[in-house]
Amino acid sequence: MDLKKLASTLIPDDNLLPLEEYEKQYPERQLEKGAEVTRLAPSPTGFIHLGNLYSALADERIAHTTGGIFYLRIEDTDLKRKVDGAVESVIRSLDYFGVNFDEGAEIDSPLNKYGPYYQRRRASIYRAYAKDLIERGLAYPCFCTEDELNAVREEQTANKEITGYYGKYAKCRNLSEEQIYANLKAGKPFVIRLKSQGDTSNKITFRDAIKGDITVTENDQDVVILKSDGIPTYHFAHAIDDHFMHTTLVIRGEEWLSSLPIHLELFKVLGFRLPKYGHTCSLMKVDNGVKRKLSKRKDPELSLDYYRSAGYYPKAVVKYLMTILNSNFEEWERKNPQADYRDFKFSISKMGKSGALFDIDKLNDISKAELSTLSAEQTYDFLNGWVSEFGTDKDRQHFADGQYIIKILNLICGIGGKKRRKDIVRAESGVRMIDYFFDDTFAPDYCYRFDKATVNSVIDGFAAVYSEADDNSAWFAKVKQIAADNGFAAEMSDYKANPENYKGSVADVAEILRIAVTGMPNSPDLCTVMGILGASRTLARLNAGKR
RNA sequence: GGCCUUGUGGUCAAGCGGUUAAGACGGAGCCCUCUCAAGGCUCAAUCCCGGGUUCGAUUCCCGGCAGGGUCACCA
Repeated sequence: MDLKKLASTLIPDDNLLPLEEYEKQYPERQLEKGAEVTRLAPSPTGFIHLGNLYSALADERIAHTTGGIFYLRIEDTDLKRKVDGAVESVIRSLDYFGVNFDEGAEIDSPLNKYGPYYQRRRASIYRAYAKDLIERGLAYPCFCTEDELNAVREEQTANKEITGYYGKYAKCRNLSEEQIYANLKAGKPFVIRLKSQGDTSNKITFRDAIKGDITVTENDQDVVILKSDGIPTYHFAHAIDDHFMHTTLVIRGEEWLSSLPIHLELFKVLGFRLPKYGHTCSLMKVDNGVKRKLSKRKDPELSLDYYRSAGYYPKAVVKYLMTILNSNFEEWERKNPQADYRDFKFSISKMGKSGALFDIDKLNDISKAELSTLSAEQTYDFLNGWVSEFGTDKDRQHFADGQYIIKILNLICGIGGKKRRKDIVRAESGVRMIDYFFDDTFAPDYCYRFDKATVNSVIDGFAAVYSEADDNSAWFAKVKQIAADNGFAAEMSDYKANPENYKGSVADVAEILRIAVTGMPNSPDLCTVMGILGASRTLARLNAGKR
């Protein structure tokens, strides 16, 4: 068979360059020894999720701790799934979490010398290489229809055989020249398949940068490399792009592990040097007692917008991801509490081999700790940013008075006190936490644990002596006095020694006052709360709090 | 089902032939304390099972079992 003729009949494009030209066009990158080139290669199917961030963070850290390059490539070979604005969304979302690209699609950089970074715009390179494979007898046209393929699959399934297009099932593999041209003449659509040279009885030991040694068999599937629309499949585009973009380390989800044999064969057949691979484990969750991969459809916590709208501090999400990405990160952080997480020596060998369950408690803890490192002003800026995007109109009115909010935050955060408080987990809960400082969102729950007469007597007694000028100890002395006046123990030690002698302790008295003023049995330092509210509002609330 | 892969407390996990089997989150308790939070201290809780190899296995080998992934003209 005249393969040259076949190739140019199948792929008649006359704008294709000789293969060496592509090599010249994308020369080796000039980087330091040990520098890794990594990439994020999403398909523009919608919004980026936590799993993408997880993987992107690993890519970004590895590239940037080795003096390498982290680039963005868009795998838009499946136009059915394309969503407008997805690329911008990927960049914006990652940027919000502090993950930035050096090069790639929609990235403004002088480094953009390996583009185009959209696969659809690279069609000629793929076609040139597919053409070459046909000429070399390593690829062939396949005219099988979807129905035929399905029928074969059913037959294979019924016979408990391996499904796919291989061996005797590869009907078009040995089509005669006449048959091929007859099909072409009849206008039958075709795909280009790899003529696999592999044999599944041959085992290959492969070293994965994350998973370690894994054993796979050679590929024997005649996979599609060019779809009927002339656009490559993922496998083919991956081999060509990562070769010409000079990716040194491919980090991708472990769902790709099973198609690794295909990639191994493709790199071999194309004569490309194989990059290193690191297959990451996926983030899991327990659902109805079953452990499963976090799903884009079912799990809102997978969406990055979820973290934004809930008001998680972006750096906290990143640090949480770092703790599951590199198990020694937490330890390092405790030793270097002031250091930026970027100073941590990220190591791909420390990445876990099995899927981690997503742990919201852990995230909350990290978020709380992270927020507690901010000043009141920084906290205000963060909360205010959330409020302007996700808050209510009332929130926005409240936050317009920055000085007042900062006064509250100083209290909530315990700034200036002996111990820094860690009350705020995320912006949303933080904003709700201070609602009681505003009359229009003050929603008291008068859950007193004492009878009406006692409550009123305590409140009246305190209201009569309250002075805004009192410092904490003077204030507390008055509370103790009210306690004594109403049959409560003024000293905790007295109460503990003889609880039966008292109605309760000074703590119970403070609770009554706290409920009246804040509407809740728990709050930060009551004396300071009253100070922030001011005398007139404090007195008004005390009065309103009587039963 | 075939193939690949994983298996240390509830969760994330150190460990890499001999350890009282780290640490963190979560849980319980105590202290502190006007409550809560924070902080300090303490406690409970783990090597999937069965065979080997070995003086000795959480660690090495084999076999089960359980979990995960994957079997497209999707990526």
